[in-house]
Amino acid sequence: MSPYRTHYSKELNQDSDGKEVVVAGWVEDIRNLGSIAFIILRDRQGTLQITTFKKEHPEVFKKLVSLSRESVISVRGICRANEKVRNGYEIIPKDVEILSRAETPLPMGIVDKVNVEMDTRLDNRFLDLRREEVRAIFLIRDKIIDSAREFLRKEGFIEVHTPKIISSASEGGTNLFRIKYFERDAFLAQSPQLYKQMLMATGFDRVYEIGWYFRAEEHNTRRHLNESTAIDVEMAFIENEEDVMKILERMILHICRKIEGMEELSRLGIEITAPSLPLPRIRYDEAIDMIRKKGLEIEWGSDLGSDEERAVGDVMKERGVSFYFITKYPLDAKPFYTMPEGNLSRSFDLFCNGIEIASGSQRIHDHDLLEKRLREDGLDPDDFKAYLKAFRYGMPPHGGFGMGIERLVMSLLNLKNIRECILFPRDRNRLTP
RNA sequence: GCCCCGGUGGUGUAGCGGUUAUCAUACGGGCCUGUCGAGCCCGUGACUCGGGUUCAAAUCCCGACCGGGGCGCCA
Repeated sequence: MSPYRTHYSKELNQDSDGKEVVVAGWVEDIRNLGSIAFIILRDRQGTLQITTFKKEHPEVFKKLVSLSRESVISVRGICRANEKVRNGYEIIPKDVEILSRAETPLPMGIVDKVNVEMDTRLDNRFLDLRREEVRAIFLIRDKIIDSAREFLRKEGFIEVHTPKIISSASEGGTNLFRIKYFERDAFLAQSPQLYKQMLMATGFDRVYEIGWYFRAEEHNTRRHLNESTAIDVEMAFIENEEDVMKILERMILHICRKIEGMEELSRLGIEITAPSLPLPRIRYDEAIDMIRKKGLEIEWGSDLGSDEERAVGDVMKERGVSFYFITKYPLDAKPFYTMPEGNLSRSFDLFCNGIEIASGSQRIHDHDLLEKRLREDGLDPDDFKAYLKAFRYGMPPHGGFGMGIERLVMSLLNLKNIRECILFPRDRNRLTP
């Protein structure tokens, strides 16, 4: 037990009534009425009230009312039940220790009644995170990751970590960050794709990685980051992509069940209902029909743009569905390692409320076909030698998916900006903090 | 990469050729024994930078810098 605290704010109850307790935290507000003052103290659980009387403890009173907001203090005093206080208990202080005095004025208000812009919030993220509703996002995020891990372990997946410093363009498609690797150039990985596939040639059979994606795209939108996190899954000896989708949808269900009762959700005004399985599977062809019925023009074969994805999302929303798959994309719309099926592919994207949150497929496991597809995609097999080698000495049929963690958090919690979902976002302009 | 938009006290805003530059909140001081968005009184505090137009620029024009957003791409 910390010498600075015997109780958190929510731990005060009948047992503490009349007893001496020690509480600690940040001074959220001071309401000085002259002879009596109320100090609102915040800790990780919430807030509590310290009530001090000038007549009874003039020294303690003076010390408390002269504090600046957001200073850190530890207070020893008697806990007293009092109906007049919002959470039923107040502390009558005997001693106050000032652990850290906050400068004034604050760069942004924690509980002020003025709006603060995202940019100012991110510049002062440590202050922003003192707000309960902001912390709630990360408590839910923590639970999401914890549940995903719990599910995958139970399903026999092992957690792996693959390199983030790589030698060359791994999949094409996106721009990579170039870095110096001693005397050579290297890149930051856009995804663990090639490595998790190589692991399918080892006998691990089922792996997952919770890691980073780095993408050097100069996009500047509410749903893109240049550094994002993802849950990547790869599994061997599958019959087709349906086996992968089953794991993914069951993982989503498990996550929803684990978070649906969290009190942090109500703090955000969100309700989550676990979806029923199986999730709807909409073939690309059907999606095209839906989009055309909505009055948008789209050519068969092209990937779905934002408007098109939104159109499908709207139709599903009308049907009361938040999670759904779009499957069997045209081969040309998917990366080279995707298993062909005629001019289509054994691929799928998972959407939540109209936002793409995951993408996966059965992969090609035949070396020669893979090399052919690389070439057709305009890539040079020589750049992929180490990867291709894993396909020459026994590679089982396999598939997997990558799910963006920020995307999932954003769509589940109905947040308007993906930067809300990551502690210290990296975007086109932001490199600090 | 393409295209829109914006920069006014610590924070969030109003003003859009001539104002003592609006309001809120924060901050500093004062009054107040039950506050909980405490209240009341007083005070400090701002036009991103550089050119230009004009009798006069926060306001109009050009450029720079810094942001926000959309598209493409994707998680």
